[in-house]
Amino acid sequence: MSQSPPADLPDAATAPPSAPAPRQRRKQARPHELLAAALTLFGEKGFAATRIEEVAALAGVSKGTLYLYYPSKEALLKAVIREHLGQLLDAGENLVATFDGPTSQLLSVLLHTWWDRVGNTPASAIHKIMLSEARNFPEIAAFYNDEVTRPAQRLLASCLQRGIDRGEFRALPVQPTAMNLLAPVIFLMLHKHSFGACSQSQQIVDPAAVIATQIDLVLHGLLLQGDSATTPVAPPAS
Amino acid sequence: MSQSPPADLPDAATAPPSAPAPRQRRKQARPHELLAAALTLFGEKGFAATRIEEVAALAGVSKGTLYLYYPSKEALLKAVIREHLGQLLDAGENLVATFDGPTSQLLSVLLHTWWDRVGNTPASAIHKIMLSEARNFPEIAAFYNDEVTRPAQRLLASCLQRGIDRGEFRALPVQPTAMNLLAPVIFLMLHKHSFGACSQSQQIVDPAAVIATQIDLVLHGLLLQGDSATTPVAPPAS
Amino acid sequence: MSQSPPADLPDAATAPPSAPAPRQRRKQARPHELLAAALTLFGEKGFAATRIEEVAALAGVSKGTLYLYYPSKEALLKAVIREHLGQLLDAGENLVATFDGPTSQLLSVLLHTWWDRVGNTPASAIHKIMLSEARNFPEIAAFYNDEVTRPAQRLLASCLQRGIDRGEFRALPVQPTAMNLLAPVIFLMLHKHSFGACSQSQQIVDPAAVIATQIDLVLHGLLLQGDSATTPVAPPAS
Amino acid sequence: MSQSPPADLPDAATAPPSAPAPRQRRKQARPHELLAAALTLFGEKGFAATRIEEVAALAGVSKGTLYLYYPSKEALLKAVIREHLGQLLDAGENLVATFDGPTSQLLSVLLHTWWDRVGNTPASAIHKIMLSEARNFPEIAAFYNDEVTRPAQRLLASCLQRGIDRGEFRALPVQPTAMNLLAPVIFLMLHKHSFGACSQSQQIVDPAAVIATQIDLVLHGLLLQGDSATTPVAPPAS
DNA sequence: CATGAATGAGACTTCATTCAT
DNA sequence: TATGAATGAAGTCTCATTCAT
Repeated sequence: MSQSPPADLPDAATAPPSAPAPRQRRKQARPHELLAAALTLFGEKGFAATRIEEVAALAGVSKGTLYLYYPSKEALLKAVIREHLGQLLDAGENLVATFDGPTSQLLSVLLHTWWDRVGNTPASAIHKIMLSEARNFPEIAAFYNDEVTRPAQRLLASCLQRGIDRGEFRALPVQPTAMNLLAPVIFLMLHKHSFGACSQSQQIVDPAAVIATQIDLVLHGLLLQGDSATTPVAPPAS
Repeated sequence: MSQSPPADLPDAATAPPSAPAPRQRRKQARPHELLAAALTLFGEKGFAATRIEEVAALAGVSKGTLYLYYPSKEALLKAVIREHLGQLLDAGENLVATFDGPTSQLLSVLLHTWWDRVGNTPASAIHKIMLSEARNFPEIAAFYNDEVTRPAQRLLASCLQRGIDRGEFRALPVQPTAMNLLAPVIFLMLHKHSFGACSQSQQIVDPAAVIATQIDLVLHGLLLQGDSATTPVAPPAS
Repeated sequence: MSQSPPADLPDAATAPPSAPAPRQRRKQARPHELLAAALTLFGEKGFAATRIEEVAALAGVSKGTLYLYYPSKEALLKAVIREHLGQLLDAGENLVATFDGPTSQLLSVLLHTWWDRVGNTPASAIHKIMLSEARNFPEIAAFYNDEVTRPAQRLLASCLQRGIDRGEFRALPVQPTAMNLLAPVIFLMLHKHSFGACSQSQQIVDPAAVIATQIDLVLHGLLLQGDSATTPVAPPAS
Repeated sequence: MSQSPPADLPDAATAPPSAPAPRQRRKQARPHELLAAALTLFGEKGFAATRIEEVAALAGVSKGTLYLYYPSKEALLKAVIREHLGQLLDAGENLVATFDGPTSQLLSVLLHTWWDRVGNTPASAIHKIMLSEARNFPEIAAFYNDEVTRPAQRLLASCLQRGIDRGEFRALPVQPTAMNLLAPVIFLMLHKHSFGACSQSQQIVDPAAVIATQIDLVLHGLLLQGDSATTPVAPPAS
């Protein structure tokens, strides 16, 4: 898809003379094209099973060219992750800070926005890659924890706290609750790049429905109103 | 070294048939030992990054011996998955059928039991392996869908339907809701074999707390009782 | 030459049963065969210009087999050098200690022996290899200095000192004189593996003649007897 | 960056022809700068282990520019050798022809001069390069033999013959004796570019002392005057 | 049954060489 | 001229698989 062949050279020619020559433009664009190709393939086949040459070919260059930009396969992986780290959270960062309505609505907007801007995007492959390779690249895993996981949890936790502070939410423990909010969202992302990509399972998971249901579910719960006598529920003796 | 001649076979023959001689027992146990070793390593390092020789070594045999039992690395992977497929669900299969109390409690018992018997078990690595390799081995993915994903969804869906039918639960759409129930449970399993195995992130996720909170959350929701005016929540225009 | 094909299997079959099986015998012989092949090719084409596969082929095995014995090309080089280090000196080590005749004769025997046992042997390629690669592998160079160069110098120096002490030789400075004795010997070795291997230059250098002349030269000098008035000779002002 | 337009060419044109403009001078100097850089690096790391780009960088130009002057790496090597071939001998060529004193002194002046003008010079790396690459590039080796080795031998041989003819020297065979005179000189050169460049071995070899001792040694020999009874020395039976 | 030596296809990486600018 | 981005052949090294013992 992003093979953008030499066909764009004419376009370049119409650019004002102060614009860089096509060769220059390519040089600038190369890293992103390579990272996009790598993201796609690492997400599809996994890091180990992806050949450098495939990445290069998908980016429309030769093997050697890739090495002009990234000194090793591992460096390429790191660059892919670094490139997309911000995007996983940027969308929601200041939404929480500026939002003014009821927290339930904030939560809803947050999750839907996230799916639109991230989950439904190639960047969503990052989580699958991380999951598969975390143990092979502990530094990257730590990096990811610091830059993505923890901030995401903090974002959701602050949102929950807001609801509790404003008297909208019950005072559930925010950390585990945040995890429960995050989990379906991550699940969708992972599913999209694994089973979801295998044709026959599309009907099993419908992202929009899952998210919409999640909002309803976590806000109102399963139980009918007034049926508060059901619990407490204790874990079974193992 | 293994020059112990066939002379010990007669000895073995004198042993009672219910307690096979060590050599026999070994021969019988080999496949399971190999599959256990493969499960561990495939889960830790991924399929492609695991060497056949490592699997053999972890099972205490030589490379050649592994090939006496499984004709290829891919066959080994398939055997690993097949070996553990049942275990992922067996625990809960007839619990639903025989359970007699309130559905909220059934749900709780189901999830806790599952974590005790599966999530907290080496078999939990299966899901990580599947996730990473689904697209590389579509037949395996289909197999997994048929044998695990769909039954699991059916199980949870039937449980939800039971609650609705009995007037305990609100009539949420069962498929997406089932997904939302499943997601945190899968999330915990995956986390355990990826980030969770990288030392510093243990505090971030506490499986027991997450599950307990999930039960509470999905049963009662976040909203304070009577605060039913908050919704409806519509997804934002993207 | 050392390709020793499977033709030696029959020979192995005639060996007493306590002898290792052919496969075992090969396993034991492999390292030496590989080192011999490597010595030959490194000497011929240089380290960098020799391909691992060529070494393996010359030893009669495949690329992969070489890596069962030596983990890298550099390790192979080090092993080659280590394998032949002793041989460069062993010949003369105790000759000096036990020799009983005039020192001039000791010197003569020493140099001729050395050429027979080392200079005229594949091991002589070691010095060419070292010379070419010393700066690329400083540890190896230091190793070589410690194990070969210094001992050789010490051997010659002690021989010279013996002559001086016994009143046979003039009291020339032993270190530089030792170098002058060593130089033609090393020169012959190097020549043999470089220009000497290029057909047309065989007549230029005749090892036996060079060594014989060297003995005569360093013992009696060029000057006619009684012509001691010629010197002193001062270096020219540069 | 190099956008300085052709406008400066007229400026260059106004410069006196004996002092070419910087650009012109540069253009003329390029080949020599490139050859000097190549000599240095080929001598340091060997031909195969030196990258074209390193040579270009050391000469202060880009890879592409080097190819404007030399069509291939091999051509560069040949040019390096050709460039320095004369220098190895020029110094002594007519010294022999014009020298008027005793031959012992001529010999001394010859060797010391040679060390000052060649051995102690970057050109000395040539011999190391040739030694390493002779067998990979037979034509170059032949070239070297014709242009350097044989003339050098002829030079020394004629010098020896002069001494014999004038009744100064004993009538040793001139060819092998010439080799023995040459060997320490070559040894010093080679050492300087291999082991000598590895820090700890500087004390082992002191060029000036080696040469001074050589003169003394080859002129007077080791034996005390009158000790002519020592020989004949026969090579040992191998 | 079990072993582990041997193989060779295939992956990563380097670098001499080309060529559009 | 000069540049340096791009190429792809070639080299090092890995590892799934085979097979003689």
